Amino acid sequence: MAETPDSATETADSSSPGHDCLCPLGGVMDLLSRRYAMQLVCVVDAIGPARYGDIEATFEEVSSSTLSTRLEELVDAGILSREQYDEIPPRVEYELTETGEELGERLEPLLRWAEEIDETELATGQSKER
Amino acid sequence: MAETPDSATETADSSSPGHDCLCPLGGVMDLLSRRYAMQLVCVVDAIGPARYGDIEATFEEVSSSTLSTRLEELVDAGILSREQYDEIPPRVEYELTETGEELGERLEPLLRWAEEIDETELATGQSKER
DNA sequence: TATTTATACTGTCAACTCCGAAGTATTGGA
DNA sequence: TCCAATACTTCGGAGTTGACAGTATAAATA
Repeated sequence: MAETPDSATETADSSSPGHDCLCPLGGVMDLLSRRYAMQLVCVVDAIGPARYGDIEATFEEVSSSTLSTRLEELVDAGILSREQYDEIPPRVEYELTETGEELGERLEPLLRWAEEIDETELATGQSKER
Repeated sequence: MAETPDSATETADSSSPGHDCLCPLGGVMDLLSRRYAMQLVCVVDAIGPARYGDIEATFEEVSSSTLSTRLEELVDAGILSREQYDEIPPRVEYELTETGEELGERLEPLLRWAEEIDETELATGQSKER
């Protein structure tokens, strides 16, 4: 990181979009940039095969509609799997796919760090709410 | 990961409200959950002390108003520093703070992985645009 | 002198996306 | 008949984003 910035006349990058810049603007990151998405992956990772109600209970702050949307997106993206049992009352279980577990591994350090930061920030009194 | 959740019995360190769940819903993650935020941290990490124009050029997709907002948020959060030189034409340089670099370290694996995933997804033809 | 250029934004407004409260469907039990 | 339980939808308002235009400054240019 922190490459020499004087590369105004830098070596022929604009010719090809074969950017070595690791900043994907496309699919997965856009998905994960939505509210609660990363945390959602994280809880499913934590509590394993989880029913809708379990997840909802864990995320008191999130409305069911938003939760529903996020779950669907994550399933569509191949990060979560959804297993439906035809019972009454209905039962549905969400679980990480293999891809989802890969993601979880990358997410965990980030979330842990964030938790830490939030605590120290709260301690020093700096608050910035959304 | 998928730790056994019974790690609650560990060292009883935090007197804080219970949750050993590593899914912070507060400040930093909320900030990073906004569109382009993570990628923004990433480019500043990549190109070092960066001027507004440089960043804007890198993110063609982002409007200047949004970029401006994100930068401000990240500066307020202590992730980026902003150095203003009183020259004409004006010059402003953004750089990662120490905290920002910590974040960058956690972000890099995620973004790399995302890039990879997007490529294979594109290859298999599954698309989900925002 | 007047105009252009360069930079880093800010303002405005319309479009888009997100969010939460309340409602839906199903069937067994009181 | 009414209620409970589960996993969602629906709807209208709130919040976010983007396109475009404008601001400030002084040196360079016509």
